[in-house]
Amino acid sequence: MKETTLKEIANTLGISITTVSKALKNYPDVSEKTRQAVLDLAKDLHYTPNSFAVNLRTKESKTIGLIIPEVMHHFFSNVINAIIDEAEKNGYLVIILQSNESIELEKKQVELLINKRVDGIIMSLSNESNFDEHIKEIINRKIPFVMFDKISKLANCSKVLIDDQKAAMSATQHLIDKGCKKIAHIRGPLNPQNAIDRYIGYKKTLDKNQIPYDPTLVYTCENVTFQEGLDFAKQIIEEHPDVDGVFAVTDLVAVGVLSYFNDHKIKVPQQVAVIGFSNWFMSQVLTPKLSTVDQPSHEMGVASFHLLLEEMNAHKENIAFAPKTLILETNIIERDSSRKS
Amino acid sequence: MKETTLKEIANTLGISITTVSKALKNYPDVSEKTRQAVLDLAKDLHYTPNSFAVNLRTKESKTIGLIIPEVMHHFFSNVINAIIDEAEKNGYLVIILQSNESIELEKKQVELLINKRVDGIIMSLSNESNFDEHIKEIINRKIPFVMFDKISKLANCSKVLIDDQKAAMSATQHLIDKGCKKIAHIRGPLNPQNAIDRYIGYKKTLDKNQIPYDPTLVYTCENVTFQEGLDFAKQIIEEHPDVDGVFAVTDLVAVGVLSYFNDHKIKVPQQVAVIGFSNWFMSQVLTPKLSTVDQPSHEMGVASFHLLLEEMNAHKENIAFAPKTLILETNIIERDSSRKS
DNA sequence: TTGTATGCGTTATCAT
DNA sequence: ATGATAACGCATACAA
Repeated sequence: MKETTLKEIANTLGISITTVSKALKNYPDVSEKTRQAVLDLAKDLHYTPNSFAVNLRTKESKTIGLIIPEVMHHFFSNVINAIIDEAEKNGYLVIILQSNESIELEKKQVELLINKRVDGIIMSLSNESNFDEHIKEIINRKIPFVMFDKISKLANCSKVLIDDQKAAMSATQHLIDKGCKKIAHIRGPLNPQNAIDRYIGYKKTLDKNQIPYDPTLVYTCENVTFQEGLDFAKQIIEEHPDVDGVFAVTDLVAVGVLSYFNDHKIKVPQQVAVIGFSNWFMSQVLTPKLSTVDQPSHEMGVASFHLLLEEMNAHKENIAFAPKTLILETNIIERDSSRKS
Repeated sequence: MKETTLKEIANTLGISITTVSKALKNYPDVSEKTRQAVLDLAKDLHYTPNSFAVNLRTKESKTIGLIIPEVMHHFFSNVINAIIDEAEKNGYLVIILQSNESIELEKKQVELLINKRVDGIIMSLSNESNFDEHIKEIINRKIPFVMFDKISKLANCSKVLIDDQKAAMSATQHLIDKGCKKIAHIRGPLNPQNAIDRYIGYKKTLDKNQIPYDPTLVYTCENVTFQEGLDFAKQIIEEHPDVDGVFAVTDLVAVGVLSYFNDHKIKVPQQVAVIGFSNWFMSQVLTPKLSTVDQPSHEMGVASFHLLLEEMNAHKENIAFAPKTLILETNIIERDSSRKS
C-alpha cells in the first residue's frame, strides 16, 4: 500500500503540485473544475497529507507532551483523561510520560519531549523536583508550558492549582468542628510544595483554635502509599492513644489508616475521625465512607490544556504571552469517617 | 533561542554538511580531528537533530499509538503504565487515546493515528467494536498492530490475552467449592468477547457441577459500573433471596455489590459469597476484602509492547511477520468475601 | 487561474 | 577523508 502524494495526484491530473496543494486547502484561486478533479482523485486514492513533511514545513507537530509522576494514581488518571480528550477536540495528540517521582527520569523525559519538538508541555513535578535546570530549560526555550498541581513556585510559567493551604485549613477545621481535640497529621514528603502547604494549613488551623502544636503528631510519608497509612495508623495509636482525629495528605494514605483502624476495632469516627484529601473514587465505597477534600481533577486537566493552547497559539503568532495562574476551588466532602455528632 | 542545524555547524567549521552528519553518527570515514571539532561544537551549541526532518527522511517517528476504552480504569492504567515505561526504554514514545467505549470515537482515533504515521498501534477494543472496517484498515495497511484484552477473534494480528473462559470457570468453581449452590452472575455487555467468554465459563462450570442453569440469575451490565453492581445486588436479593454466591464480571461491579450488601446487613460471605475479576487495588482495602481473579495487567502491557516491537522491527527490515497470540495465566485470589468454611 | 522555484533539515549515493 | 547533489513531501512567495 504505497502512500499517495501531492506529486502523484498532480502527475495523473497533468497539473502542478502547487495547484493540487491549493485545491486541497481550499485556496480561493483555483478554478472550481480543477478543484473538483483534485478532490475526487484525492478521495479515490485515499490521499492524506504526510504529517512528517507537514511537521517539517510548518514547524509544528500538533502534539503535546504530558509528564506526571504516576499514571496509576487516581488523581492523575483523571487529569490525563481530561487532557487527552480536550486535546483531541482541539486537534492535538498527547504523548504521556511518567517520572515515577524520580527527578532523573523526569529530566530525561523533558529532554525527550524537547527533542521530539512537541508544541507544548504540561507537567506535574515529581517529589524530588523543584525549579531545576530541566524546568528552566523549557522556559528558556520558550516552549509553551503549563504546570499543574505539583508545581514550582519560582517558575515563571502558567499554573493550574488549588489552594492547598486553604483546603488543608478547611479539612483540619472540619475535624475540630466535629469535636476533635488531638489531631494527627500524616503529611507528604518534605520537598513538594503541596505537601508543605497542606502541613502549613494544618498547623495554622491548630493555632487559630488555640490547640497546641505537637510535632510528634506529624508523621511524614516517603512514598505516600497505602502501606504507610497502615503503618502510621499503628504508630499513632501506640504513641498517642488519645488521638481523636487524623488528617491524611491523600485518600490513599487515609484508606491505609482506615484499614488499620478497622482491623483493630478502633471505631471511626467515634474514637478517631479521619479525613483524606483528593476525593478518590475508592473513598466512597469503603466502610466507613471516607470524608475528604474534593480536588477538581477533571477541571484541572481541562484548564491546563486550555492555558497551554492559548500559549501555543500566541507562540505561533509570535506574540508575547503572559503566564497565568489559575486557582481552582475545593470543597470538604463530609462522609461517615468524620460524621461524629 | 534558534535551533542549531547541521548547516550551522558546517558553516562555522567551514566544512560540508555531509561531513558534519557523518561525524555525528560516527561514520568511520571521518578524520579523528574533524570528528572532534564537530562533536565539540555540537555540544557547545546544544545541537539536537530536528526530529521532523529525521522522520521525513527515515519514514519513522519512533512513536506508537495506544487506544483504550478508559484511561481511568485500574486495569488500563496499569497497562498504560507498563507500555509507556517499556516503550521509553526502547526509544519509543506513546500517544494515548481513549475511545470511551464508543466505536465512532475509536474509528476517528485510528484515523488520527494512521495519519500521524505512528510506527505501530496497540489497542483494546471498545464494547461496541468487533472486526470492523477501521481495524481491517490497520491490518491492510500493514501497520504493526497488537490487540490486548478486548480483542476481535477474527482479526489476523498479534494478541495478548488471558483465557477468560478458563478464568471464569475457576472463579465459579471457587464459589461452588466454598459451598455455594445458587450463584448469580453479573455479566458484561453482550458484545465484547471477554464478557461472552466469562459468561460461558460461568455456565460451563454450572453444568460440570450439575447445577441447573437459570437464565434469570444472569444480570447484564450496560456500562460495567459501580452503580450497576449496587442496583443488581438489590435486584438479586429481591428476585432470588436464596442466592448464596455472586460472580461479577469486574471488581468495580463486585464492589458495588459488596457496598449494597454492607448497607443492607447482608452478610458476606456467610449469606452470599462474592468474587470479582481483575484484582483492582481497591478490592483489597474494602471490608470485606474482595476475592477476585488476578489478571496480569502489567505483564500484558509489557508483552504487548514487545510483540509490537518485534513486528515494527520486521516491518522496517521488510521481512514478513507472523502474528502471535500470547495467553497469560490468571489466578484466583481468595480473600474474605468468599472465605466461607 | 496556474505554475516555478525555493526551503524546511536530514540522510544517502556517488564523486572527488 | 571530504563534499556535491538529490531526495523525502509539502507549503508558499512570487511570476506568468
